[in-house]
Amino acid sequence: MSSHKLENDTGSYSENEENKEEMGLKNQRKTEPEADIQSNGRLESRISKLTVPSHEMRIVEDYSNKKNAERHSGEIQAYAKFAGSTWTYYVKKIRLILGREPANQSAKGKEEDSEVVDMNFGPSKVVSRKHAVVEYNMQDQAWNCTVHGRNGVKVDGKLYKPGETVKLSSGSILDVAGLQMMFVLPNASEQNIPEEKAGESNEEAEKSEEFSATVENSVYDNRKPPYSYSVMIAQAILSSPDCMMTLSNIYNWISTHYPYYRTTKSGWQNSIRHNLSLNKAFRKVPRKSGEQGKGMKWSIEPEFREEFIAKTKKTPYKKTPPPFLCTPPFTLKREHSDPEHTSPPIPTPVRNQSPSTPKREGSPLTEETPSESKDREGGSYKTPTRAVLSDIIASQDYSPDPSTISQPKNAASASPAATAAYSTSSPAPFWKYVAVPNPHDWPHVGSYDTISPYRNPLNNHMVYSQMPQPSPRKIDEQMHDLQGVDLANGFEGISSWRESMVQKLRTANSGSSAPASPLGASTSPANPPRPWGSISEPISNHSAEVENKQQPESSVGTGTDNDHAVRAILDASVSMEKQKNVQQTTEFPQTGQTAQPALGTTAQASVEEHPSPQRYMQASNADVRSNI
DNA sequence: CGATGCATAAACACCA
DNA sequence: TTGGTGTTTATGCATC
Ligand SMILES: [Mg+2]
Repeated sequence: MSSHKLENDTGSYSENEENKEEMGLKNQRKTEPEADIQSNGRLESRISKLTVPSHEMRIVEDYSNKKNAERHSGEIQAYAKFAGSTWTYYVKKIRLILGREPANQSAKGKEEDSEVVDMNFGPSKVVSRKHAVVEYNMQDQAWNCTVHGRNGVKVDGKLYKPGETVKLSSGSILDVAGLQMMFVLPNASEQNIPEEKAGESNEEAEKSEEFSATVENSVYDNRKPPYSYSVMIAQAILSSPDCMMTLSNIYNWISTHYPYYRTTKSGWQNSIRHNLSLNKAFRKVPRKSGEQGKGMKWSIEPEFREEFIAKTKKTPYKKTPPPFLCTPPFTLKREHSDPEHTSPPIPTPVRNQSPSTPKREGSPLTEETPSESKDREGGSYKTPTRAVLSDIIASQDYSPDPSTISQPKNAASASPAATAAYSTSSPAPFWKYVAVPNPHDWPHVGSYDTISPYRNPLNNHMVYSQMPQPSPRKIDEQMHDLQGVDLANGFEGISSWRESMVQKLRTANSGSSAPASPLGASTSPANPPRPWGSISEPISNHSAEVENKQQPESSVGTGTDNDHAVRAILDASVSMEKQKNVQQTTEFPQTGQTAQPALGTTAQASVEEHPSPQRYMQASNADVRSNI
């Protein structure tokens, strides 16, 4: 049954246009981006090419143009702005601190000692807490940047070390830990902005390794990335110093690094969640006590780490697969996590993970497909053929690599070739100067316009920045808000308690036996059926179950076929038991109730045998989908 | 052809 | 009531 809601929000069902116009502009690359792209493109064009390091950078996410557009409409009053490829920070104070916000800036803290960070370039430690100070000098009537951070700051290609001060002019390009941004004053106009300096810019960034800063793969490439969701999720998580990331930040990371997801409907986020839940490689861990924010943090099971990294490396991308920041897997793992207990959450008796690796047959995330692949449509990567405007813009790093690219399919979803519609991809907001009376020596205040009819924000709909104009102050507040303090402070309730219990169990369990088989998955078929009947004892019961689910299998099985047989049931932990009380807590069922398989779903026989079918990354029982 | 992988769409459950 | 999070099911397509 189940009366699917079917249509409803599908309002925009229109897409079907397909216009399969084969348009033959196959090889266009290098062409100067059409002028039509943006009326005042030049500046924007430059801004859109500023680099973004692959590691997480709060400011990029917190002040993404998208969020800015949602935050305020119309114009924004500010002294200046720092424009990055996909983000913009408006300067509303005459002195601000660029740095890394302390990890635990929870509510308790307190402002005594250190000053508040205005522009948060963390969490990577490459950036000092107080990396630099940008302030307006009344005397000189100019903005200056004084460096404090050990790694310095680059301004227009020149590296400034701690203690040095450099004057900022409109158009100056700063580089903090690989993140480039252009300082722009309100009265600036394109004419005032110096043309791109020769040497500097991209190549510059490339060679500067003082920062791990690798130039990210085109920020202006709107093609569908050649990575599967799981791989992108892993990249995001691994880009974080502590190897953990919230759902929300995963979204941000992905859309920041793969522009395709900035102009696509929200379905992908659903997919991300879906993937996090089903893929065994991802596991949620509670936030550190005191840490505010929503949801759990997601981490990667150590056994899968290498796989993901490998996956990322062998990609069609010509250059720069993102470096993984979160380092030594285990070390890091240890430190974070676990709120009240000192027990490391991630048990994993360490598998030596010899580089020998993987094998595991066609298992884990296979992604590259050698096949000749016909050219995909919808412009996912590859398709040197049918390029679209966005491709032109992106063109630059195409991988000439032979066919190899391919990339799964897109299936039905008729990915609307995005054509023109997408080309706009929303670069930095376009702004205009609006003089404002200004007394004394204070810097001038100008108005910036956020993007007008902003593309499509997160979810489907389009956003027209109109709405009543918030008062300047108001805006300011909002910005600060964003910065970190979320009034709805933390709470952590039972969830975390449960979580920790679970962790403990896991630890214990794995410690005792847990085969190290990397994806292997042991599992004993003998797993107790445990229908959704009543589940008597919650935990204890489970622990037992869990415990007995394993079965050596030691290293690599290679046994392909065997492999299949083996993977399966396992994981008892999951209980299908709909999520009564489980939900945000964890996979352990707990108490009563049982749930009945939802809806019609024609019986899928075996179901009752094991918890949930359809699991990714190894494990997962035989395919249950008996196509009707 | 069947088992797998991966992408999508959806229905739901929870919770602040 | 609602939006952000998480879990699960169900399907379709492609590949091995
Ligand atoms: Mg998972």
